[in-house]
This record gives sequence, structure tokens and C-alpha cells, in this order.
Amino acid sequence: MCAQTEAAEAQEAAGALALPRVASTAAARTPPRTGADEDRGEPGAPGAAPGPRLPGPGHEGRRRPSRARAAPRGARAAETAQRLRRTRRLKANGRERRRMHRLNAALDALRAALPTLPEDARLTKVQTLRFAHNYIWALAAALRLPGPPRPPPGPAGAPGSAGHSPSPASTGSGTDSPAPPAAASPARCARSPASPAGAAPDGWPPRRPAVGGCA
DNA sequence: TAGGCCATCTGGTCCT
DNA sequence: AGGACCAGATGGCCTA
Repeated sequence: MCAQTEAAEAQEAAGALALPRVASTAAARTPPRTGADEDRGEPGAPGAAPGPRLPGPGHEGRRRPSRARAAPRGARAAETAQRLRRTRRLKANGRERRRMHRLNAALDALRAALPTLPEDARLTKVQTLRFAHNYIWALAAALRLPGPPRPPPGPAGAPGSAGHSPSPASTGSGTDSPAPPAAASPARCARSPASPAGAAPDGWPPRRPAVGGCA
């Protein structure tokens, strides 16, 4: 309503930087929007723009410069500034997109580390975060638990434990699932990942899951 | 059809 | 100045 009107209206003509739509998990089902970065209007060379021609420094002879049509320098400057803003915006859009993709990749890695009962169940973003929170809490509680049946904190025993490094550097290529954890005892909690042990209606903070029964 | 989820765009702010 | 981060807005897809 607000920002888009202005930006969309005036600036759409000057699109550039055709950013390749990155194939993300869900990007497939999101068709290319006819949004701002989709219009390829500007051919790059400002001078070659097929748009409205500015009255050049023509061969008008001695004709009196028509005051009405003469493109004021200010207009040109404004146009240039607008184009600059536009390209900056597009670049920022690309960065933002990449940033969100990285975020989603990290979220996917987190999903892979969480046990879910229907093996292929896909948690939503917020579910993933909440469940991870509960899962970590449950694992920590299990470690504190006295008694023999404590699961060994082996390399693959607990998610995130030495088995694989979080390695934030592994963003681009996305060496996906870093060896999902063997279902440790708290994995039972995965029964209802979607309903993390009593999350508040608002969802945060979730109540502490009961250690043994995890809800 | 309403509601949930998601990707993307956008402008603002902070940091380097 | 430019990049990262953030939050709001918007629109598409999917499911009950």
C-alpha cells in the first residue's frame, strides 16, 4: 500500500540485474513473480534507452529553445538518481534473497538433526525452532539424569555433538543432512513435534517438557 | 473460501 | 558507501 505504490509505479521501468531465481525447496512451487526484479526493462546502457527521448542538444539552429520541452538538467539528474536507487535496490534484493536462502538452509540442517516420527514429516519453520528448543532441553535433562541407562554421548549419539560440526560455512553447496542422529531417548518426544510440549498459545516460551514423558 | 505457510520485495537501521 | 539484519507488506500455493 505504501512503499510499493511509489516504488512500483515510477521505478518499474528501470529494471536490471536479472537475478537468477534460485531453486530452493519451495521455490519450485513459487512461480516467478512479476515483481520488481522480473521486469527487464532497462538494457543497461542509459543512453540507449528506448524510452522517452530527451530532447538532445539538437540542431535546432537558431530556433528558440522551447521552454516547455527543454529537459532541465534537474530532470536528468533525478532520473539518474532514480536509476541508481533502483539498481541499489535490486542488489539489496538479491542479497536479501541469498540471506534468506542461507537461513533456510540452516533451518533445513536443523530439521535434519531433529527426529520426527513420520520420518519424512516436514516441520514448519516455527515448529522446527520450537521442537529444537525442546529437544535440546530434553537431551540436556537426559544427560543430567542419574542412573545406568544413560545414552552414551558418542559422536553420533547426540545431535550437534561432535558428530558433525555446525559448520556455518557449509551454506552454498548445502551438503545437506549431516547424519541424522540415532534416535536417542528424547526422540520419543518427536511424537508431536508440531505441538512442542505445551507451547503457549502465542507459542513462546514453551513449557518445559517433562523429562521422562516429554509431555 | 479462509487460514497457514512461505518467498520475495522494500525501507529503515546499524555496522564496517 | 555498501552490506547485513530486521520487520512489515504482498501475493501465491496448499489444505481443511
